[in-house]
Amino acid sequence: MTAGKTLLAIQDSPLARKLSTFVRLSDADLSVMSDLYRRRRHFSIGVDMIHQGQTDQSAYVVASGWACSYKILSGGTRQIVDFQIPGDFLGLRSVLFRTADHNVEPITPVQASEVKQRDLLDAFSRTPRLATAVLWAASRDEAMVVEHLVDLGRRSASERMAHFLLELGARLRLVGLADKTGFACPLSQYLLADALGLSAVHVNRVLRELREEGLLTFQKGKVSFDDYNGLVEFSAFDRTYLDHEGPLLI
Amino acid sequence: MTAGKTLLAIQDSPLARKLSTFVRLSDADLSVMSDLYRRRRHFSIGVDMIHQGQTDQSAYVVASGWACSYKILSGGTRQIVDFQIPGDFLGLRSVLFRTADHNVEPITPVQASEVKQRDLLDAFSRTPRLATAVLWAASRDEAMVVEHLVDLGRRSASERMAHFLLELGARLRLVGLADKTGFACPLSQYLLADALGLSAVHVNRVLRELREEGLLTFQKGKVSFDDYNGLVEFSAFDRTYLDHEGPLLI
DNA sequence: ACGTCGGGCTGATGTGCATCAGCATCCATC
DNA sequence: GATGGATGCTGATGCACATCAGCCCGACGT
Repeated sequence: MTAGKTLLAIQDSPLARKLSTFVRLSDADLSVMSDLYRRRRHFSIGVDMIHQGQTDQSAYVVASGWACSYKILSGGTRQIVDFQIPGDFLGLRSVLFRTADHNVEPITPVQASEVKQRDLLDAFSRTPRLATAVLWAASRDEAMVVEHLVDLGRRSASERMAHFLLELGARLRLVGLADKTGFACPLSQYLLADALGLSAVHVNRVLRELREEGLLTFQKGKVSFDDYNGLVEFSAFDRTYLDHEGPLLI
Repeated sequence: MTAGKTLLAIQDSPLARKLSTFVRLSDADLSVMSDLYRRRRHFSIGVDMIHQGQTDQSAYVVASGWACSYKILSGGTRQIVDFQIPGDFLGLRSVLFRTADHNVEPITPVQASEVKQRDLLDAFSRTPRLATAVLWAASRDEAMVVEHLVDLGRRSASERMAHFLLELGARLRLVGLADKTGFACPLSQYLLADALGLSAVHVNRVLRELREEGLLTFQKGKVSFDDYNGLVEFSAFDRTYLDHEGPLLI
């Protein structure tokens, strides 16, 4: 493969696609990014990618597949904090702390690039622009966690569900895995329950309600937005924290 | 004031105290930090420091007083995402995004240093060590938001309350505003309700329960941990994400 | 062909919390 | 001393969830 072709391939990666909505990336930035993609790893369903309490973890950039980060509670229940889709970082926090404070587990088979602390800091010093872009991506992740927190704190079960699936759809669109009509979704109702702080039984009922209201259909691994505008209004979804109307040219 | 005295003063600031638990700061780092402290501002109760939807906001470092960041929902309710105490950053996300995605409001009168986007990026390029420290602080904030999310998703009202007050106590200890027996706390039961996703009525009952169990007392603006170990066990509080047993020497 | 296991789905029952209503106390202000 | 607003506190009632129990279906293994 020639250098030119490599750049093209990188440019097409989910991460580059996502960062490009924020910063216009130069060829130099892209070539530094391609270094981060060297160590490709594969993870199977059920094998933790990151394990709570372990030290010296790496971070990863997801190339394909879905994962979820979660915390286990004493009662045996768990709370899923976020789902990671292609283009997302994962475990960024566990490289800054001595020990990982959460688990990450693949939901589907996952291809991801391992990023060691040293790689990351080196890349930052070589192109500060990339550093800013990554900081932006981390802030965006935090904004999503905050929105998720609001879901759990102050929204009803059906508002939560609608808001959550809309957000997921918007994230997937940024990396070309969804359109306004819906997206393919490998999440079971149990996973949704652990993410939304509900019981699996109630998730089922809420999905039925939303379907009967003609708002959205989630069946056979496919989410369909039957009434997108209705959903946005119902859940008071405001996507300004996800996209920023074209790249900022720092 | 001489340069030496200035450094001493900075070294004693809540922010420096907090960052020092992570990175050993050199005199150079401290002097760059002192530049960030130039623009001191005062905020009164009830006047927003940061307002959702507004553009070109600054970030702040709290010197004294308490603030809270929150989101307003369509129903008129609100969800408090986090409280800011001395030494905390505030609005870091709103300098990276075009528009602020949340509000920040003082709870007590607040003294804070304004940090413009340019100041921050300049400081980072001058001492990468400080940049890492700030990135660490931001990650720690995110870890707290995650823990808060778990509170709302999977813990009962009284576990939430206990966990939340323990965390607040641990944070305040890092900046010398609390000890193991308790701390002065300006939060009303309404504020606690908005933070914990409960009604003010229920907050009152939960506090009574905890008091009657002999676990903690919150009265007249003072939180007392009557049985610290009991509380830790009851709420499964794990503080590893807050302190890291001595500074890392990157 | 047979179990079995994960996932979706449903009804009956229980409960943790919200909501509503009202009272008491402490301030600040006139 | 009167007045009104913020805050703490309490009882009664209702509802949005959880929990328990069970059935159905398709994908798998032996």
